[in-house]
This record gives sequence, structure tokens and C-alpha cells, in this order.
Amino acid sequence: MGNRFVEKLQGYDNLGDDEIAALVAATEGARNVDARKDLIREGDRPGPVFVILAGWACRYKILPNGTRQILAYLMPGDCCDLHIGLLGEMDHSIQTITAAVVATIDRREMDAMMDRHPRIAKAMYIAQLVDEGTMRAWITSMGRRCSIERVAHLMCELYLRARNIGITANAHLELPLSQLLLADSLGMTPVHLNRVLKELRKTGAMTLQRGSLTIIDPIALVQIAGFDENYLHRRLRPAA
Amino acid sequence: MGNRFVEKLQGYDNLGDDEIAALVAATEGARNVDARKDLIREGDRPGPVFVILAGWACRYKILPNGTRQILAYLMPGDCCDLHIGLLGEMDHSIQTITAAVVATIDRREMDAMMDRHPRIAKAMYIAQLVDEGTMRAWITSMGRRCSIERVAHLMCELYLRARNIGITANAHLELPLSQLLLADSLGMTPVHLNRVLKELRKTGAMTLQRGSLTIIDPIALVQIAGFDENYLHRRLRPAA
DNA sequence: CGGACACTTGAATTACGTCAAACAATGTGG
DNA sequence: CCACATTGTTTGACGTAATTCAAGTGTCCG
Repeated sequence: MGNRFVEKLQGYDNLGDDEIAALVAATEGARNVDARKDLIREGDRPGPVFVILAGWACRYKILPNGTRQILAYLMPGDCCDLHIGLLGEMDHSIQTITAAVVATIDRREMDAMMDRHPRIAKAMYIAQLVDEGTMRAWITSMGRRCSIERVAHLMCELYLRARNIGITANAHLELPLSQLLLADSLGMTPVHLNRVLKELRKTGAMTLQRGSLTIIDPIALVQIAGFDENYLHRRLRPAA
Repeated sequence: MGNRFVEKLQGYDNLGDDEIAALVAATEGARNVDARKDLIREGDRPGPVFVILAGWACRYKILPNGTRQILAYLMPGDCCDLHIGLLGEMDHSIQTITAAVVATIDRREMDAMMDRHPRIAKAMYIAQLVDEGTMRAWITSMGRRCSIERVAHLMCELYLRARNIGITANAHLELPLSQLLLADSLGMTPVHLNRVLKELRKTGAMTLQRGSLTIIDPIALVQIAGFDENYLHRRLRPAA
């Protein structure tokens, strides 16, 4: 396995050897981070750009009433907002889910790299647009899909994103996400999520057990989710 | 009233006279658009950047089952994604709500302008980050707030955004949003939204009637919404 | 005046939440 | 290797917020 960040950006625009070298150099000093460590917290003054090279993380927000909302999952190759440094304060937190390898790229270095390599800039912008599209899909799910559809939709999203970076095997994916975490992502209670997972198992579309997702009947799953087949395709492999 | 787009960006970074002139020139050929006209549709190949100079618009998505989800409101001064042209297809549609004045800026022209005027680029990036923050707030609302809290929260957001561009008077705002539109934004049925509005009226926090929003008791409203007072403050007036 | 459209209200239904308890998996220290 | 705490999953009984269906009441506008 090479540098996941480079591989992801390469999927968005063809990068030359010098560009790859620049990205590799920029992410060289990556550090190991334990599971469940905040990389940055709501209210903090943003610093450098984070890149997740291995492991999983999530964006989240804690509400005044103590509940939590997960806003997005970060998989290997993903990074935080490109221009994060322009804001005065973070409006959400980012935490590792598993042990992870995290690189940080100084804002100035990032700007310089994007100036020198327009294709890196383009790929970064596309990545940002894809992330935004995912947020819109979450809003849509929360607003207009019932619980079983929401769960199915999230599983489709995660599975396709994972397949895109080559961490699936057959119709199978190791998902290090507890039911509590998933419930906090989908706007439902853990109890209800558990019942929905049971129902999905019963339909024969998929199973999720002990952190292991198996897509048994992809067509049925996509059908339940109301998942637009082109949805991630076109976003993950946009026209050149 | 000057150019709302310029005024908004000026709020993010101090622009010089030449930069203002460049923005004014870029938005010169604005055209009038009727209410309820799609500016661009899901699946279309993106073209130039849209800027709303007057009137209201919204981003939305239609689901396979025919329901609709509003994803964001665009007020005077707002624009669509900066790098929209990099994607192969739109993943959502944008439609005017009222009659509107819309400028389009060619991608090349936009790139050139941002190259020549780094402060314009910075202001545009901040605007983009603010929009993203708003999306995260919507996800949070949908996931973790009950209906009355959601409604109150959206009204806080819209009121503050409107105040920031100077279209409020006292504690009052003309909101050209039907209850059907609001319901499709908040993930609820129009019937239920209507009842929630009635309840909010009863609490004495606010009224929304015939397109006219009045904040009667701001403290009570913020309290109901669980609205973070700093939330838009820090995003709309970030530290220099 | 009549037709279209947005808003309002009531009654019945349902999806999901709450509370509570049991069970499984994993890890820690004695 | 066992007691035991800890954290995640599963299930049942019950309560409630929100939807659905249906029938109004404005209000605008040709």
C-alpha cells in the first residue's frame, strides 16, 4: 500500500511524477495517533491541514443538550477542509475512531504546492466538492428517508468509498464503527439502529456484525436505499 | 443598495478599490430571472459560477420517490460553488424562489480574477467555508433536534444572515418562503410545520405569517433552538 | 364570481424513542 | 486462570412525536 492521499488525488486528475513527489514530501512527517483522540476541537483556532493516511476518523459536533451528531467519516486518503486556516474558530471537532496515521501540511506549504502544481490544486478542489456532495446526501437522507433507507444509504456510501480506495474484499468491508457511532451519524437511537440492522439482515440485503459489513444482495440494498447509482460514480470519477 | 456580492465579500476581507471594480465588472451582465425557474438542474454539466444579486433561490434535490429536499437557501450576495465547473455533473439543482437578478461569471474569468486579486480569492474561500458550516448545522439540526427546535434554529440562521446583509428592519424580516418549502427544508410535513409555527407563536418567541417573520423574544427563540450565539458571529465576522 | 393555491384544524395511525434488563465480548489486575 | 469491570449489542414493553388522511378556511387573481 502506497500513499493513500496521493492515490486518491490521482483518481481525480492525472498527476505527474514531480507532483506525486511533492505530495509525498508534504506528508512525510506523519505521526501515529491513538483511537478516540481529538485532532482538533470545536472552538480551536485552526492550524495546518490534516490528512488521514491510515485509519478512520470522523467530524462531529456536541450539542448544548449533550447529544452528539457525526457529520462525516474520514477514511484513509481523506483530509479536512483545504482552507480551514482562514476561519477564526473551528465549528466542529475531528476525532480519530481507530488508531490512525495523520500528516499535517502547513498552510503556507499547501498554498505554495498548489501554486506550483495546478493539477494538485484541481484534484484538491474536486475532493472538496465530493465532500460537499456527500454532506448534501446526508442532509437529504436525514430529511427525506426513513430509518431503514438511511442505514442502507450510508452503507452504500461507505462501501463504495471504501472500494474506491481498495479496502474491500468481495462484497465485504471491515467497518470499525460501533452502533452508537452509527446511530449518532444517522439521527436515531442506538436501540432503533440495532432493530433496523436486524431487519436489513432479515431482508437478505446485507449484514453488519462485529464491525464487519457484508453486502449480500447489492441490487436489493440499492433499491432499499434509493441510492442513485451514478451518485458516487460520477463524483468519484468525474469527466476529465 | 449597491452590489450585494461585493458587500458580502467585503465583510470577509478588506477589498481595495481595484478589487471592487473587478467584482463589479464581473457581475455586470446580470439578468432578470422569474420566480421558480431552475438556474441549473441535477445531471446538467456545470457552466459558469452563479451569483444571486437580488431575490432568493434554493438548492434542492428530488428523490426517486418524488419527495424533495431543500439543501440551502441563497440570499442576495450568495453564490453557487466556486469550483462547480470541475465536476462532470451537478448533484443537485438550483432554483429561484422569487424573481431574482442573477449574474454569471465564466470560470476562466473567475480564475483570472482570483489570481490577480488574492483578497478576492480569500473572501471567496471564506464564503465557501461559511456555506459548508451551514450545511453542517443543517445536518446537526436534522439529526439531533426535534421539530420545534429545528424550526427555531432555521429562523435564527435566516434572520442573522438577513441582518448581515441589511434586509431586516427592527426584529422583522420578509421571508418569501411558503410552508411547503420550509417543510421540505426541515425534513417534516407541511401539516406538522404548520402546527409547530402555531406553537412557536404561542410561546411568544416569534411569529411567521404571510411571509413575514417577526422575532418577538430573541432570547427565548435562541433558547428553544439551542442556537450557539457565536455560531454565525464567528463565521460571518471571522478574525482578520 | 370561481378556480387555484396556501394555510389551518381534527382524528386515526405509525415510526421511532424511552426505559429497563439481559447478554456478549474484551480487557485488567490479583 | 479466574473474578470483575467496562463497553457494546440485543430484546421487550410502553410512550410519544410526527405522519397520514381528510375536510375545511382564507386569500389572491383572472
